[in-house]
Amino acid sequence: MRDELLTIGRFARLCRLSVKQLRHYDDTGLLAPVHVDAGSGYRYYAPEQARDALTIALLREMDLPLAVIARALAAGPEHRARILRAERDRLAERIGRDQARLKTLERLAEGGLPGYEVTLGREPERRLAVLRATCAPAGIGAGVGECVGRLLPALGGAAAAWEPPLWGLYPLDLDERVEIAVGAQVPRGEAVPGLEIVVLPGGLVAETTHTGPYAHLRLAYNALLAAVHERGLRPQAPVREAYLVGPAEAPEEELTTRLVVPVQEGA
Amino acid sequence: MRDELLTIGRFARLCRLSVKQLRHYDDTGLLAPVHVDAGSGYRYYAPEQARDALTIALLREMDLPLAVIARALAAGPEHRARILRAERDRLAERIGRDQARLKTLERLAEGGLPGYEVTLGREPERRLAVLRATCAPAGIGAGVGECVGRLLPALGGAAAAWEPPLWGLYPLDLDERVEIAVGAQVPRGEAVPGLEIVVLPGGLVAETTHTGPYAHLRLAYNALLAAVHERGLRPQAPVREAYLVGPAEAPEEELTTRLVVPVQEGA
DNA sequence: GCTGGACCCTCCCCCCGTGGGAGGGTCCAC
DNA sequence: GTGGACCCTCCCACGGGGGGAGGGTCCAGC
Repeated sequence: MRDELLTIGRFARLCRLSVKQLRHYDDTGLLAPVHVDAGSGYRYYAPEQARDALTIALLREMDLPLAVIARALAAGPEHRARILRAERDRLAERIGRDQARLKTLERLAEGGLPGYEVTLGREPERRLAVLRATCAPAGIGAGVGECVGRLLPALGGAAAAWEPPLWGLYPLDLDERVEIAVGAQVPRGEAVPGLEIVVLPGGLVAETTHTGPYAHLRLAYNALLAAVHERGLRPQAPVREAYLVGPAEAPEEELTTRLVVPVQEGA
Repeated sequence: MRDELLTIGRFARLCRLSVKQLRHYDDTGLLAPVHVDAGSGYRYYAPEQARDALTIALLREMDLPLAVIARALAAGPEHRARILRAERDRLAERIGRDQARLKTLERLAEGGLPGYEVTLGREPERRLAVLRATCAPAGIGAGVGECVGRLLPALGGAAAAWEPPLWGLYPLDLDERVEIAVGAQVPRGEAVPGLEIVVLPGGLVAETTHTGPYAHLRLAYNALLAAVHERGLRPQAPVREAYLVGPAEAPEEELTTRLVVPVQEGA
């Protein structure tokens, strides 16, 4: 090892990093030069530091946060592999989210923001036998699917006279934890073991129909709630979804969902 | 339209935005409340503003920048669709980049950072007939492909006695514009119409072999350059790549590339 | 030995979109 | 009138740098 030290500019060019970056990595302790001149403050790097610097450059190109890179550099091979796997999973998740966004954006670009016909009408009172669940906003799809999976046996097993379609009930605000309910309409007086009975009041509602994947439901909600507010009305929780054509009956693009938002009467 | 105005908190809950966000959108002019109380500074929103607010929330979830959202809101339907298509393309591009990153990260997580055997050796002088090109760092793959497409006819048409493999020459620093060259070795004295002759000096080199997609070449360069620097040697441009097994002969995972970095002799 | 130019230093502000919090005023129902 | 929910402004933080001001340092060439 020769003691031929490199100035920050030369080292930056060798490692494909910018001078600013190297100074930043020094400040944060990620990669400190082997020598700093006490008088001038000049940073001097040893050629052996190129391995770490190149690794940093590589991992930054993978968009890993500097904090993670610091841990990966400091860790042994096994721990490092674990860190990289975790980052890989994080990236895979992001790709999944982006792909869902891309689809929504496709639809927005094609159909434009409007395209939903919102109507005001009256709904009768409905008596539903439901299952409840609590989930994170991102996990609503999974939560509903799981509820339906448990709901159908309960309805079928009791030979209850339930009436399609299935309904979903949702709050207006999507908070940390979302309380959802899934169920089906049952005749007055009927009870289903293991299911809770919820009575949805009848009255004035705004509604629209969405055709397409559930991931695009927010587009319909967007139009529906906007129309409600534009008419000076107040939406009332819970919002109701009727799954007219569900995943069991048709491909994703043909799913049909009726969105019903009760609105405050009079006023 | 009734003049029932909403406070910022209520409006935020209706539109699924945070109070902080709404204030920020007011500050930046994206969405100003219809009324601001002169005395208290309280913001009051009209129910009709929910449409815009919901649209903002929707587009933010698609990760569109606020500036773009502002343009989309202000634009007519056609222009808006154009903006959304542009954003869709941007997102698609990002997904592509992320997928490439994911692959690299997979490989890193499996194989770890090392795994390349770097050797020092001597290369003979080589006389190449080459084509030159300039491309952006991200477009190197395309640039090389295009060069090869033009190179092979030139070599074949001249019935020149060229010798596989094909070689690629690259600078050490990847700047804005990268000057590359692609060619094949030809015997002394031979000239090929339309191609430039480059003589690569013989001498001490460091080298390694990479098997896998070209997108992962940086991993090999990482190891190779790190090893060079660790030995206290100075790499010399241009870096040379020999395409031992190319895309025409094998699937991506079996591509074999020999990386050769000349190093300064003596000291 | 001097000088010019390339290089280096620190410090501050900027990007983006949002959250957190301090410190203080306002609204409304009881 | 009072308590508590609500609202205000202002400042700081994040991450990973870029841009630039203002000033010091190094070294090759003369």
